[in-house]
Amino acid sequence: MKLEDAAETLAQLGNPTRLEVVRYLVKAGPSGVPVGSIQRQLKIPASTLTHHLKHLKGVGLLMQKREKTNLWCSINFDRLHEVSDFLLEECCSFSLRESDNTKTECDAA
Amino acid sequence: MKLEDAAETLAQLGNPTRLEVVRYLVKAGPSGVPVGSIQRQLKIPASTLTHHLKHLKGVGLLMQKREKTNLWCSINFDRLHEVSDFLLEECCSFSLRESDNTKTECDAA
DNA sequence: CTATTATTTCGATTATACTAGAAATATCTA
DNA sequence: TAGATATTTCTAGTATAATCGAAATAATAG
Repeated sequence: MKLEDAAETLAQLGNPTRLEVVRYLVKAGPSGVPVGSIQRQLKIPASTLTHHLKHLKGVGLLMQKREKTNLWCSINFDRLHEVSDFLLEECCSFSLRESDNTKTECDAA
Repeated sequence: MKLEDAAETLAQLGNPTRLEVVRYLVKAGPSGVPVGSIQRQLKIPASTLTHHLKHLKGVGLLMQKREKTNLWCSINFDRLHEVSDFLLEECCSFSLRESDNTKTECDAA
């Protein structure tokens, strides 16, 4: 996962309203829930919710599927794992080295 | 971890410049690196870097320790794990239920 | 087709974030 | 103390994000 994509995804997760939606969808599981359910349960104005869903969809965290009048929303668990993994990637490989090192900075890595 | 804290932390991670710093610090490992090294290596203006470091410190992702003229920065790995865990929490417990359920929404969970 | 419910677009307001230069401060060395 | 290096504060311009009501559109049922 590219840094820019990870940052963008994290930024979207970084909004309290959106994170609440994400948590709700995670709890809902793979089958998902309709937009209207999210709206009523979390008491988010419809337009605000649509706005946020668009963002989540934009970074691939949200999947949608229409069934009759309802639009079912579910979390893309793979995507969620990807971004979570990015954060801890290379946690255990400390191989940092500077080219412009001066005496005091060299023992960083 | 409270949702608001997680959101705030994710928001801080959601900036490309900050995420780059975080990645750099993760690679640097527990011993960390001085502010100036980050600045030169990632080519971030000093004032901008200070600004971002303050944010990272504000959400507990960054630890700092002075040694002579250098201020050494290191990642708080525990905090990073906490936020990463938050994202996947309850991934496997699908127990969602609505009080205002109508006929079509009930089979969500 | 009409009514009903579900969801989205539009538009405007308000708030917050990003950026970085210049000046100030802090910490050390000689 | 003077000089050098490291880091921060101040400040301000610019950009992007959050919010939500009202109106518009979509999808279905009767």
